[in-house]
Amino acid sequence: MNSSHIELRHLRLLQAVAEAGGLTAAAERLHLTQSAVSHQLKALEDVLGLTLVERAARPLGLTAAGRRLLALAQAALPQVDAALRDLAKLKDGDAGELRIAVECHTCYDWLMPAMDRYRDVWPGVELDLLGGFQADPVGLLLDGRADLVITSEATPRAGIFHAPLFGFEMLALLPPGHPLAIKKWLAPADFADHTLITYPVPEDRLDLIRRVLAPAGIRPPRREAQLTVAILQLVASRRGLAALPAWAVAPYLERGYVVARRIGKHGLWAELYATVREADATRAFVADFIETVKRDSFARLPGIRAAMSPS
Amino acid sequence: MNSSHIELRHLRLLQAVAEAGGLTAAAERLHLTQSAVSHQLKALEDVLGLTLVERAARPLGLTAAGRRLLALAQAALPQVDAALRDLAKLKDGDAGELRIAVECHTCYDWLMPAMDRYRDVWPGVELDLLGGFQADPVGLLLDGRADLVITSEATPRAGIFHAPLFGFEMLALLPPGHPLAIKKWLAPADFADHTLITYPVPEDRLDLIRRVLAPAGIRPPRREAQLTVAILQLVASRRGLAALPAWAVAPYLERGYVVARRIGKHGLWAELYATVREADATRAFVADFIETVKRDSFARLPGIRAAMSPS
DNA sequence: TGTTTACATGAACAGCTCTCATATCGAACT
DNA sequence: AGTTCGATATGAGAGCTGTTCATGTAAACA
Repeated sequence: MNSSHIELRHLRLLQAVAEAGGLTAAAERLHLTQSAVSHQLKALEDVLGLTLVERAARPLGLTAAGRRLLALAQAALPQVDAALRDLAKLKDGDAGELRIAVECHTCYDWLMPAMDRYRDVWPGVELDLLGGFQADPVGLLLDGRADLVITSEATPRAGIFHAPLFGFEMLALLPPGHPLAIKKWLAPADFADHTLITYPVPEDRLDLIRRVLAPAGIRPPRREAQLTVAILQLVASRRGLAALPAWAVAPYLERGYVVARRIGKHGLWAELYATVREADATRAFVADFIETVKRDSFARLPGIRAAMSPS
Repeated sequence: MNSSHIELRHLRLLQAVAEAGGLTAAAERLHLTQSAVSHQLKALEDVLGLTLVERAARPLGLTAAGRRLLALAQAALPQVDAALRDLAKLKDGDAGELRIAVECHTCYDWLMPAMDRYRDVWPGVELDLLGGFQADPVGLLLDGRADLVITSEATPRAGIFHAPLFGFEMLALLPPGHPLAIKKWLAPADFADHTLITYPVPEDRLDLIRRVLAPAGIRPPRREAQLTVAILQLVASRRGLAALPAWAVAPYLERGYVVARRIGKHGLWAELYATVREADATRAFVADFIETVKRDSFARLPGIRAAMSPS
């Protein structure tokens, strides 16, 4: 039979296309070119003699055959991943310690659920979350006081490995009905006359200031707040503007509590990294933590995209 | 992650190795060379960083890692096959008619169980088994009185496609304690002084006579019996010798009812084919019947080997 | 109507998997 | 021990497949 030129690669492809809602987006996740995805999907459709994807609609729709094959993918791929995890445990052992430090305030949103999932699968790994804001999180790694830190920069450093997690968009937040809301996106100058509400961190840790406003010579007054909800409250009550990751504000946008606009025509994009000691990067329980975070984030967070660099 | 260079190909490989009990035998089933299997298995072990197969023992044993991966294969591959079957139904429809004629007497042993399995999966296909011994089974195909016949020869004929099923060994049967039983294998001359007990078919349909005894100029007396058990009974009661497929006599050998010996040093091997009209060969419900027979036979019948020709 | 965004396509390159030929290994036999 | 036989390993080369790059095309948006 089976004309089985079907491979797991094809199932992963179809799953990515279905989840990402388009070939281009799927290509990004798979770290392939759009061309490769198109070719490969066509090849798959050819060997099956069936159309799998309705190219017309956007987001792309699957045909009946596509849905059947996707069902297979969703059934089979988790089994494969589970088996590979078991093999990794056989190879490297199933126990370890993972002390995690987090640089970014909003990261707890996705980190906690990902940790819960991870715990189910690696019960032998001791998970610890280091509290408080860390001035030099990478230092913690070298000191041996942490094993993995979530950072927003990948500054090369000896003995340190930065595993890209995903890219996300920072959105400018305005109170509903604000005059700037008529624009599709905000230029640096638009921030000039407003207070900027931020977490209490140095300016060089704020992408909006460092990468957008400072280069344009704009220095709006700042006001600090500890909690995400507090920032949102201040914006909603017209005390100023803020910039937060798209995923963190999605629930508030739905309720119309604030409105969001792009920063710059193409948006202000940032990346997150899981930073570990080089020696740990290949250890199964560490590598799988990073994978778990990625999988979980893509499934849960709206509007994130694959990281640029090698995974 | 997943260092996933793992593909279904690898799972099929491991499954074949485990079932066949050796790389060489697995290669035969997969229609690959022994070299390819060895290379591929090594490549798989290398990417995983684990040994999967204990090469020392015979039949080959699996390591813990190998067993885990085999478990994955056994869970995932049937799902894949089921999905491909569903896709085939989507493409070609799930209904049809399959009137089957059988040339060989012992074939019912494996054909009936295979048909039962097939029926579960293709409930829309009308299965019929044509009774009686057929003089010219391929004629039935061309007449349109049958859709698939099981034959032991693949004589090329226009509009006819022979799908190889498997190869099997014909064993010579002796009563326990027979003088010839001291030999490891029987030469043509050994048959000279004994009655040969066969099914009631022309001589040119009996592989033992056509391919072994006739070329050696040996023409032993024959005695015919309709049923396999009758043949065995006659052998056991020292009325003569017989030659039957290894799978058909395995249960009697276990009980010591008769003993079996190879015919010639390397044994007398024959092949079976599923013969269909060329036009039907690509139809999903026909192709999958052939696949089902093969899968089922390899799982059930002892001592059969993969067919030689393309599948 | 120009612009943008997304998918398709063809050519060329790179890497992979197969086969062929041959080496190595181990067990059984003498 | 030496020989033989069956089975696995290994190296080199051939062919195929998947990927990228560079473009082409089509639909949606402004």
